[in-house]
Amino acid sequence: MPRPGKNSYSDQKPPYSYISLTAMAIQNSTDKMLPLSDIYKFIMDRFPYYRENTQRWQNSLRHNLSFNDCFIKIPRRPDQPGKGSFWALHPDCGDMFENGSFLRRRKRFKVLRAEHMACKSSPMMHYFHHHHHHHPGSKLGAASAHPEHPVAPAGVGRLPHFQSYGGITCAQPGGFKHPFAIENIIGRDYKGVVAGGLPLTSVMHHLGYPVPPQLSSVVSSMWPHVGVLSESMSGVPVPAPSSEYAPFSVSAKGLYHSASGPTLPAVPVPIKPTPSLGPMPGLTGLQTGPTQLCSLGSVMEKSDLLDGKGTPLHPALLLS
DNA sequence: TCCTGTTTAACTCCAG
DNA sequence: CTGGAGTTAAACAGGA
Repeated sequence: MPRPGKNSYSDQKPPYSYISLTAMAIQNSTDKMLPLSDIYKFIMDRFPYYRENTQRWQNSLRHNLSFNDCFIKIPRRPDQPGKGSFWALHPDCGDMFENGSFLRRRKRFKVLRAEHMACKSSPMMHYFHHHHHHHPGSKLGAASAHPEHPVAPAGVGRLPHFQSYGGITCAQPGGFKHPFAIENIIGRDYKGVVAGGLPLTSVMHHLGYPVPPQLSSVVSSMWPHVGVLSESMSGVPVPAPSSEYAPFSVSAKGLYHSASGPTLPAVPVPIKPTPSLGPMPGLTGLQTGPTQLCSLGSVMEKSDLLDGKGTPLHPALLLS
């Protein structure tokens, strides 16, 4: 409906929820984490719609960051000046938009505490063990905020209780990775992106490890509006894919990963995608396209996966 | 004082 | 229709 004309709907509300916008921003960053102000910047750079009423949507965005367990706060190291903490995606939140909609997730990602185990191996844990600044009130430490779950042992302070899902599973603590774990779907070469569901790049970089630049580009291909380069950081406003919001017209460029042939287009499906038919006609065997899109591998709802019943298959796997 | 975060609460909207 | 996800408003605390 929108006229391909000019600035037709460039100022229309993008088909993304604040959660997806935020995730997009974070994923696009080289270290997979951003301070609040940069998340704002990212969004404003690409979506004209959000250049107005900033007070309103930014408040909503902050609300989302605090309220949703899929976002975790990472304190700045003393050598990293600036305001506020960094925000990253919870290592286990996996693909929150597996259903293909960037507007509405199937289920909210919630962290259960069960902190112990499972987390030790994670670099993140290293980080926290070594740079643990106690921030009262922080999400991860104050799980008490969420009624559904009993209060955390509090011993961990603000630490992320990685792995713990609704008490159902302690999530791949050791070696087990459920069939839909990202790594299993994607292939090891991407473990950097979501290794074991871990946004390694963020922690790695944060900890001083070198972070392969290509990792970020891989991720960026998941989002139609995410440029491969983090311009928002460099101050150079991105000529945003000018308008056209993905669902309708997606410039094929960027949606495919040159690496190993065509893969699933990262097209945000407006409403309810039919698993049986791929978002992109003609694209079927994505088996190879280990790449990005699948990356949307879902790990999010353990309940969904374990709950036997529906036995939801990752949409990507259904493409046929 | 402004920014960052956290919470609560009341909406709207959509999938089941 | 209902429950849950997402949005918006708003109070409030702490820090730079």
